[in-house]
Amino acid sequence: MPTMVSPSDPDIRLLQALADPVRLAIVRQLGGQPEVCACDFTSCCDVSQPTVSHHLKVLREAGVVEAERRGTWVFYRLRPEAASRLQRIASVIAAGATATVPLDPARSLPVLQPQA
Amino acid sequence: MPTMVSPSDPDIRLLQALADPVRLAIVRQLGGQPEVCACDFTSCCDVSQPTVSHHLKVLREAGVVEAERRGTWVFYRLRPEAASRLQRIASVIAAGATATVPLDPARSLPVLQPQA
DNA sequence: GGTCTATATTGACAAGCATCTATATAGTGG
DNA sequence: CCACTATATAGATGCTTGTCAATATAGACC
Repeated sequence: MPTMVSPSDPDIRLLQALADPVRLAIVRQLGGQPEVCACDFTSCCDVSQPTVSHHLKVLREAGVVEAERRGTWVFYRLRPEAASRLQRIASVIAAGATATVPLDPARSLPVLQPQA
Repeated sequence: MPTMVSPSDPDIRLLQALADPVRLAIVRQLGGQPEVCACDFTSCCDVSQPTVSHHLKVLREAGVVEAERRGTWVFYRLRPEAASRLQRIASVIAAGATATVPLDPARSLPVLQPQA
């Protein structure tokens, strides 16, 4: 029986980092390019520079992206671990959904009752 | 070049539904069982019944779970599409992260400059 | 050093969301 | 019908988070 999930749970951190329209747009742009300069996020994000910077910070701290400074420019790229971490969460869902598939058509089986 | 992501984007809906400690705890519990009665979510979620119900509604509307009423009881289970949807997002991240791997060790290659 | 561009940080504010109490709704049984 | 249990909904409230303007910091160049 799973216990309470803490707000600082790594999965929560990851999901919350991705669960914002601006940040998802950033991630999608990074998904199609090896890396992107911070200055080039203007077209995906119709928000101010400080807001972009703030979002990039959230993504960094959640382990979704990493940054590399080259002179005055800062380049961002996605971290492979973020993909595998999200994959693992998807697997949990798949496992539960898979377990229900046999029960779905077999409606004649005994119906589960709430635990006593 | 990706455009802005809308708050109603299906991926955002999915991620936001998962990005809450209580809801992730619910999903994790469902991940280990074929289905769970609404009345049995008490141990994973140290919140009131109406709050559990509210969270279950969010998950339903985001397409993460589906509900089935049997008499006075309501049973919930995970939807397979939620797993594949999350998988697809993970793939976007993996694609971007993979594209950066060759560049990582090849630091002697010409350095990307911000787009003009 | 000063000046400039790029980017991160700070602080205020508004909007959105999680939570609860109270209550409505759904379903069962007599 | 009534009484009961299970669960969803409504509304109020407090907290969190996204946003911006202002500013600090980082780096390059003279």
